[in-house]
Amino acid sequence: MTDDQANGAIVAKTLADHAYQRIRRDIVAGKLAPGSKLRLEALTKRYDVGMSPLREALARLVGDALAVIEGQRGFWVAPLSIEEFEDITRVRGLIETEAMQRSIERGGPEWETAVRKAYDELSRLERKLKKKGDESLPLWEDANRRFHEALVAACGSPWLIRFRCMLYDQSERYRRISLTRSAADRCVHDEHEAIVEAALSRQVLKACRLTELHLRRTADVVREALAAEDRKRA
Amino acid sequence: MTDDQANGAIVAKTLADHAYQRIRRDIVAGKLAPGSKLRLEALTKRYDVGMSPLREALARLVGDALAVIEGQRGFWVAPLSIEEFEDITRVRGLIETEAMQRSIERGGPEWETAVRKAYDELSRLERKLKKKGDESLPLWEDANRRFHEALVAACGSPWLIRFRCMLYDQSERYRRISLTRSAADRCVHDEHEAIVEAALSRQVLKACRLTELHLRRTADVVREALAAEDRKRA
DNA sequence: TTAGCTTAAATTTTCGAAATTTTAAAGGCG
DNA sequence: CGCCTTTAAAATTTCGAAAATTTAAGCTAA
Repeated sequence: MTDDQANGAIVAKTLADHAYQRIRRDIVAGKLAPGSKLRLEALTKRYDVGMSPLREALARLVGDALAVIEGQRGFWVAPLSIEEFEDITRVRGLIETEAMQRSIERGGPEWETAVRKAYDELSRLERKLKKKGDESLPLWEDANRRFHEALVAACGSPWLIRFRCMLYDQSERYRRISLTRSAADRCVHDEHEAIVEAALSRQVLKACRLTELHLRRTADVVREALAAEDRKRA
Repeated sequence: MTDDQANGAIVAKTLADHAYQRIRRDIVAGKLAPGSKLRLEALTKRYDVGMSPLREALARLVGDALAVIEGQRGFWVAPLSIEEFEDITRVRGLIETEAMQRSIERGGPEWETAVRKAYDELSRLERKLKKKGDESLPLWEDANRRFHEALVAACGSPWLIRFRCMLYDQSERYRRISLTRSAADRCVHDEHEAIVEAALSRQVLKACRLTELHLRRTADVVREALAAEDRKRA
């Protein structure tokens, strides 16, 4: 479970693995539209694999709740909805804070080092993002993920980590379709800094509160963007 | 999500679906030994399906954390360990109590009715189990699952329900290998009764405490059985 | 003996096409 | 005109075997 997803090898040894990782990335990034049909023949061409490994990859994604399957009718990209986003956010608060608490209580010096390192890397990319612009957004996304992973890495619970990762992926889908970059524009850096400080000084309650606040703030932005989209469509 | 597992159709429309459900049941029930290799050719015969639907079914199980895959080396039944069991139990406590709380706060009359019905059915099967013996154990397992599902069904959070279901399945694996029937022998009925009473009288805290106690008691029995097994092996 | 190498067997993985089912279109009728 | 049935096209699902990889066995040499 050292990978950034709940299961699956770090390096793809089979075509099915490879397809799984690529399709997964594309769903999370929103390149495959939420709710859209996954036509098998089209995908075999797009990802350059045969039917068998493709279906295997999609079946794994069903288990990850990133795709849905209906017998004899095929696969779809898992749809998004405001209601589900609210649910994800609430449950994520529960999981993240529990993991954060345990991580703070159990984390040793290696944990501290890793958190600082992830934070520094994230800060570096935020400065870069300000200068260069959106082209380095994927790198920021990656660093942001690693930063939040590092914070809870010492919680000692593979199942908390697994659930947290699933919810993070789901949240990222909403973030990515509702805002291309405003996430980084926000005072997100300050929020991260505050969390790091609280965590490293072992202030459990403060770190958890700040984490919840961080989630709520992000949720607010997404919610607003989703609502705006709805208004535009009507 | 009306099914008893997180994803997948209620009725199997394809061979892959069918194989998925059957293999899943066998893993949860311990008929496929934890950690054992899943040889594809053997499985195609045992479940009477071809390679393609079989691999698809196994891929789904990987997503459910009931099987693991290693590139070019195949599939295994997910292994069990005492450490993981402790982890599952702790996280399950977190999820179950959160779901229980919300369910009590939001549950309407239909919820109450469903809980009572599930409880009555479970009680009926417990009496039957005392008389007839182990042959009706699978039925009891089923009723027990439905009972605990009914309790949290009104929580209003698909994701909580999904996670809860995953952890319940995982726990069941441990229960089933470590005790064939002592679970029902225990004063488990009284514990269930107490939970139902607390839940239906909307005593959130009490219901949660009792749920945690219930989990802890079950965990104690499993832990002891696992330890005994270890001693015997050494 | 044991470690390393070679070869054979077993197993997993993948392909390409046939079989099945769903979806869309066309035709007929009240 | 709308609705039901029939027919054709499209898409999914499954099979059977070839290709690739791992595992086990046999053999040689230090």
